Amino acid sequence: MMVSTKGRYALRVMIDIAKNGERAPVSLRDVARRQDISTKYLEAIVATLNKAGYVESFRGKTGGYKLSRAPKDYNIRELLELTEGTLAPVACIEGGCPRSAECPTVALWKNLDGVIGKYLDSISLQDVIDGNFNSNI
Amino acid sequence: MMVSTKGRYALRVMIDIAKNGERAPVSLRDVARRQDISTKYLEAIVATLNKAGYVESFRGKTGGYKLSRAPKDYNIRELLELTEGTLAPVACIEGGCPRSAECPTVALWKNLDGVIGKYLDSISLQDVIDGNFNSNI
DNA sequence: TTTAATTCCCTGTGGTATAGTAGGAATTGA
DNA sequence: TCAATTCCTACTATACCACAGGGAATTAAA
Repeated sequence: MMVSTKGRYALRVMIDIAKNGERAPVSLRDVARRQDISTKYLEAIVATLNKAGYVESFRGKTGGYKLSRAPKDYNIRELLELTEGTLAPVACIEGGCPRSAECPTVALWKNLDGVIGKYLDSISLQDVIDGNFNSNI
Repeated sequence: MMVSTKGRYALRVMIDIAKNGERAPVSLRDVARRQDISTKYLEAIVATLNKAGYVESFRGKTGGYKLSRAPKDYNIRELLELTEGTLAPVACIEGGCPRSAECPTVALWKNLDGVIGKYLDSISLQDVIDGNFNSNI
């Protein structure tokens, strides 16, 4: 599997905050309840989003998180790459395989990686919320 | 990672057999030596290819494997799906997630799955050997 | 000033998949 | 007969995933 719960939950959290955090910050407790995800696990995921500046945190009572940009200004590729580490479909195009010079499959994997990256790059958080996808499939 | 060694090695084995198995069947010992992959691990991978009829096996001395079709008649998607089980980028579009009706991300994952499938479907084993990819990226 | 709700931080943990290994039985050309 | 092969059933070590636990620090509200 290419995208684990980390990336999928991160996306759902971002959507949840986008929808519910217009005024007051959104607490993880509420996100967890709405999204049916463990609060503790969410903490770890949002910590990553916070460190990268994707969300803004507010501590103390009535604290929580807000988006730091408008939903249209996040693209899905960068969001997933942040939480997943990489979106490369195979290990051999990032580890630097010693056979890559002679291996005829490397070009295939790199092209596939390009296809995936280009698609996800073209979609914003707002698009996911609206259900508007580039259907140039 | 979406494609593990199982799928990557399967592809390399098919290419190796295509290149070296025009006349006599190709033994795993030779494939292993050329591709620098453990013979034992190859056995398990080729067993899958054999059961699916992708290769034809010849037992006994001077035995080995041959392709059962022409390289242009294999497409990469079916080959990878056979060895990997699935190419779905996320678990939630195949397990039948109970939230899928209300979850705005499901459509995204399904579209991504479509993009990946369509790309790999368009490439044959012969294309990989020749390095000819649909560069409509 | 106390209380309660929150973020923040470090650590542990069970399960599952990956990437193989090991050992041998059956087959077959030389 | 022999040697090289496919074929079959296990076994294993490692890593990653998906959390859970325990608390400290912060801050609005009572």
